[in-house]
Amino acid sequence: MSPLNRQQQLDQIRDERREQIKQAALKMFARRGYTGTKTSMIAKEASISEGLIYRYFNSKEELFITLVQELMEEARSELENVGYLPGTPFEQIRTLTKHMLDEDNMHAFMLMERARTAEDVPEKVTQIFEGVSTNVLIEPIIPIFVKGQESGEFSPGEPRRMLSWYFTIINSLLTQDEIDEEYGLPDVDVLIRILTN
Amino acid sequence: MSPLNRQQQLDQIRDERREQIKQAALKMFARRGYTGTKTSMIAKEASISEGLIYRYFNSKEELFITLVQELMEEARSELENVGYLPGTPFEQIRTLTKHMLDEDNMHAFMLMERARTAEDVPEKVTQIFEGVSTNVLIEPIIPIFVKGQESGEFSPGEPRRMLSWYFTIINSLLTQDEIDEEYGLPDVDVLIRILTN
Amino acid sequence: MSPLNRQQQLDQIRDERREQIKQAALKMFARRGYTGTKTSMIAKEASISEGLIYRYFNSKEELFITLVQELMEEARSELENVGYLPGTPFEQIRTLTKHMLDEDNMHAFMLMERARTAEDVPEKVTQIFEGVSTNVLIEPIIPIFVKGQESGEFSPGEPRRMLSWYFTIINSLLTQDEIDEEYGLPDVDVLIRILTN
Amino acid sequence: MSPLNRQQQLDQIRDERREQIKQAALKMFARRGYTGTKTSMIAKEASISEGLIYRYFNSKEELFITLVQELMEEARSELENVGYLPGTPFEQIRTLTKHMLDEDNMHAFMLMERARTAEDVPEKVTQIFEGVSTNVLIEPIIPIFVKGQESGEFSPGEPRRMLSWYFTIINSLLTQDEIDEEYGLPDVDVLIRILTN
DNA sequence: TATGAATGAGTGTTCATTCAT
DNA sequence: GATGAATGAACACTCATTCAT
Repeated sequence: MSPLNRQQQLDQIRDERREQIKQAALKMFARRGYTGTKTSMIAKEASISEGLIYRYFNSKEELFITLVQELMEEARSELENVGYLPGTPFEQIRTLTKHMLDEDNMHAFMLMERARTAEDVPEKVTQIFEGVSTNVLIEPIIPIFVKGQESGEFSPGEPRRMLSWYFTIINSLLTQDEIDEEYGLPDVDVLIRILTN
Repeated sequence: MSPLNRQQQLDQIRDERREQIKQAALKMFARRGYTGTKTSMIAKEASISEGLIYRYFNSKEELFITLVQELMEEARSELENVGYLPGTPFEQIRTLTKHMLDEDNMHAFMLMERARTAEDVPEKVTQIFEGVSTNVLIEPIIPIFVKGQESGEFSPGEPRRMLSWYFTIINSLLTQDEIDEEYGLPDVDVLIRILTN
Repeated sequence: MSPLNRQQQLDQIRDERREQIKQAALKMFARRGYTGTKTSMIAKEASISEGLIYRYFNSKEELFITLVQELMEEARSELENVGYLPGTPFEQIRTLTKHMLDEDNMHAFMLMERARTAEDVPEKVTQIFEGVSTNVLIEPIIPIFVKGQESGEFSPGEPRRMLSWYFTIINSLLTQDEIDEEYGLPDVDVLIRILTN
Repeated sequence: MSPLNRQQQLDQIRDERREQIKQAALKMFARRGYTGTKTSMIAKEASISEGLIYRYFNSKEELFITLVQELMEEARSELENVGYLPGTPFEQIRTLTKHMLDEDNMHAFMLMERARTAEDVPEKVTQIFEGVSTNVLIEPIIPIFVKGQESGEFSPGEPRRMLSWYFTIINSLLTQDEIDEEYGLPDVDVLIRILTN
């Protein structure tokens, strides 16, 4: 194996480890919040030693901030792509909603939700959310919603306000975890009534 | 002052102090969660010394559990009284919703919501919520909802499921704090659309 | 009642209270040691409020030191009077031994013993015992013992050493409390064998 | 180094560290009692950080209880082996006595003595001593003593009572530390007079 | 004088972070 | 790069002492 390949291999290990830690941290932070998550839990969840985290992240705080930033970026990108989804405006927003409530994405949205509403997070995280409020994220959805209002799919009402409220609800549902064992989370079709009258 | 009055006076001080600590703790736990709240913060919020907390509660854990239990009891009692509110079923549930989202009751519902969904709380709190699920609390509202369906105020659908989802949404909104400064929490009339189609 | 009597009455109350506190403290310190005794325990034992102790003693430390000093003085005085007890030297030392092991004096000797051997006591108490070693206290007993050796009641051996050892044993027995419920503390006649061969 | 060796090495470090903490704790508890010993003192004595104690013991209380239990077990075992010591019954008991008063074993016996007589120890320690009273420990010594009585080495008297008193005295001497600098602890031959008349 | 609520320095314990291997 | 033992600052809690009544 050439030295170059050797280096590539090491880089790959590093990338995988880093991802592994972030996944474990995501799960724990989502469930237990920032203060409630011990670095030892993250290590255990990632099946690595406690010390190793610090070869990939400078601190628990940095790990948390990194997660939040990357998740925000992902979320922003997804919202920007809603317009390219197939179907009518109603179907596009319905798909987005489904996606947000999907079990696979849950932890990500849960973490962001907790990071946004709890006050025991690093100052910098608070700043991130102050800078990028829901309103900014909503921006690319507004024209879609307006088109839906024009076609009669959505009820009338100030678009930005209606969407802000709608996503506030969707977001807040994400912290629910799996509590109500009988009925689970509300059905997408029930939720979207908020926009359809 | 007679000995009796002296004792009464002391009892009153104790009651007031206890209430003062509970209010401060409620506020902090609601905002920052169980682990994220330091006892020193509670003391500062209550404007007392750190040690004094322990003349009224045996531990941070006991204080938290006490709060959750008492708030649960209050919530249960309020839900049981909805049937005696004035107006039609629709108006009764609208009033209840308004009440839950009211700023004065917010902290209480926020705390319960966080206590229910976060996993960094004392074991006993988890047990309380396992014992008294949302479904039990919903019980007294079901007949009201059914009456509303019969009169056409509410849309058809399995009552218990519809209400479970509805209150899941209301509850989850409570952790929002006052984040979206532009529009605040969704309007009651938008929320109740979930039940009215 | 004249002002003078009034004052005398108050003085008497003060004296009684002080004595009451010292008795309670003696009991607790003897049983639980200096660090192991909380001022609240002393107050409870004396059936007074926690604050009152501080109107009679400046601190827990001062209370402890006062006790030790007074008990030392008493002990010294008793040892000096052994020569005036009735009977032969053997009988005099036997009476002294009995007295030291007597239930009524136990707490006093226990406290002194613990104060002397434990290292968690105030510096000043250590100094008191360094200044007044057992050897000094033993002084007035030596001529009595020598007389007993001459009359054949006691076995030969360096008097000061024999007595030092003897009282070391008696003292150390005092910390025993009432542990061995079956046989209690050793009989005086068994103990005195140490001196009689 | 093979993985197996690596693990063995770690195990050895853990064992050594644990022993080191127990030795330091033994020394401090023996001298200053349970309440009088601060965990910081144990750490300092063991030349480790305060936090490290808690990787080896769950609490100060557990550390104390562990010590007492292990020392009790050792003591029991030693007493059971007295019959196998060389020499006559007198010589066997003389050897045991010497052993108990030996400087190296002193701390162990001192700690047990204080643990048994002071009332500021954890409930569980009190229970241990209630369960295993001195009388039980004495059991294996009784036949030895009886043999000595028969051969005339020991004076007559109810064996169990004589031994109970004898060991009460030996035990109580152990709390003496090294106070009487001039003569030290009583000579074994003086002590054993208690049994020989 | 007497009470007990209140304080805060100090103690036991936890946990993010470092470091020897 | 990986481990887990070790550290120490921070936190929960205790208790001697003070103070308003």
